[in-house]
Amino acid sequence: MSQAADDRPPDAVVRRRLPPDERRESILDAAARLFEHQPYSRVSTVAIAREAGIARGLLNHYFGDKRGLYLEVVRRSVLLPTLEDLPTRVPGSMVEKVEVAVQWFLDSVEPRVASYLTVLGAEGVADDEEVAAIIRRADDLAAQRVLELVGLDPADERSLALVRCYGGLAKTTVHEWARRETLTRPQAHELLRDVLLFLTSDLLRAQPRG
Amino acid sequence: MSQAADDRPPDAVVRRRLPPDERRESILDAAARLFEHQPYSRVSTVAIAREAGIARGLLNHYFGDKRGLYLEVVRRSVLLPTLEDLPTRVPGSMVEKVEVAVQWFLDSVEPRVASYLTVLGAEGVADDEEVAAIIRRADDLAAQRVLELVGLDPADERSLALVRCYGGLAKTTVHEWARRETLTRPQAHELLRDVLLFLTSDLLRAQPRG
DNA sequence: CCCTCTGTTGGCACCTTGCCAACAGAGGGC
DNA sequence: GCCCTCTGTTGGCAAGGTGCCAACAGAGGG
Repeated sequence: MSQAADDRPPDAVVRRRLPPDERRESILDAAARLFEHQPYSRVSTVAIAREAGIARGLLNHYFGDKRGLYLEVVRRSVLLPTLEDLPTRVPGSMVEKVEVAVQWFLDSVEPRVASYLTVLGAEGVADDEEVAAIIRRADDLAAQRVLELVGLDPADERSLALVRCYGGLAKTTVHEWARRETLTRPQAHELLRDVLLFLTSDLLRAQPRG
Repeated sequence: MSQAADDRPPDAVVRRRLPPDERRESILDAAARLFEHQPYSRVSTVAIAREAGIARGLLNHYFGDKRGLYLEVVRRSVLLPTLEDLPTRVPGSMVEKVEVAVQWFLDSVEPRVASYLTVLGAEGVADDEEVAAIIRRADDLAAQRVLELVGLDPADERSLALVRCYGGLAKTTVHEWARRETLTRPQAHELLRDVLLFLTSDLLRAQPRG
């Protein structure tokens, strides 16, 4: 055999022992990479294991079963691009606050359009209660943050509901802008700004002060 | 044997020969019923066959494979509640036209919230290109109809994109109203009406007349 | 240097799926 | 009315995917 390297076989990654957190992450990365391009049922655990460079059994060790891994990927994708550095309070008029919120949203989404869009864009008939719960929680959190930012009561149920509706608009708008490219960023920005402004001014009427 | 009926065994449905269209429909019904409550991978073809009262092999005969059947269910769910009897032209002011559109939308959705919501409810991370295409087509069609109704050019790309964004708002709003019940129908109505009005008036500025 | 801990592997058993040959209801020809 | 063909329908086989578990082996302490 014309083995070039003796301690590094051509493809076979030698068994390496990793700290659990690290291994876990690398598996999640690999899985996310595959789930991004194919529906759940088309992605086999064999493929994920190969992508991650490990034995298939290790998936079960870390995530229980395929679905557990999947849910974890969803959870990470939905929560990662989230609201960490959204300023909770901004001085200035409502117009300025809204401007900041929209600006922040588009900025934070832009670098990770790929993973963000796959989560919110793909839909099916399946009423997957667990996945729905994950997304619902993320949406709730986002709505709450927006209300805080614009200085309205983040506990008011009606306001939260309306802002979640707005979230639907925001998601679709990002889709049109970044995926379908039927809108420019300025156009998307304008739409989101105007509608949010309209919404908050409406809420202000019913909920005098924050 | 204490067989009560001789020509009607207790549970076993005797083999009945149905015209293809009819059989096809009955299978689709059964499948839709199951996909409504469980994610794709949890629904086995065995279960679908049982629900439809047929042999499993017949599924493949009619739909090729499980995924084919699934896509058909999605297609039907998305397109059925669609726009058949939306009046294409309504006399009166823009306010009245918009009012008609929203009214029609909520009315047509209300009886079939179950199947409608399951389709639009976010499913997961899977970037299922085929499913996405089905939904995209339905959204395009809806957007076009809305533009026609309010008397704007249904071929204008920018208008279409903006109205599709509005569609995202509409879907989420229906979700909040009918599923989560965080909004009353009047509240949902008001939101959709106001935003659509705002949007169309904005479009009118850029696109003088229809 | 050995021993233990635990990350990691490989294979077995079960389930699901697609396929195909055989079966049988329904209508036409004689 | 009987048989024959057409085709809707069935049941089982083989391949592939998934969960599980016992065995293996790197890493650090005694």
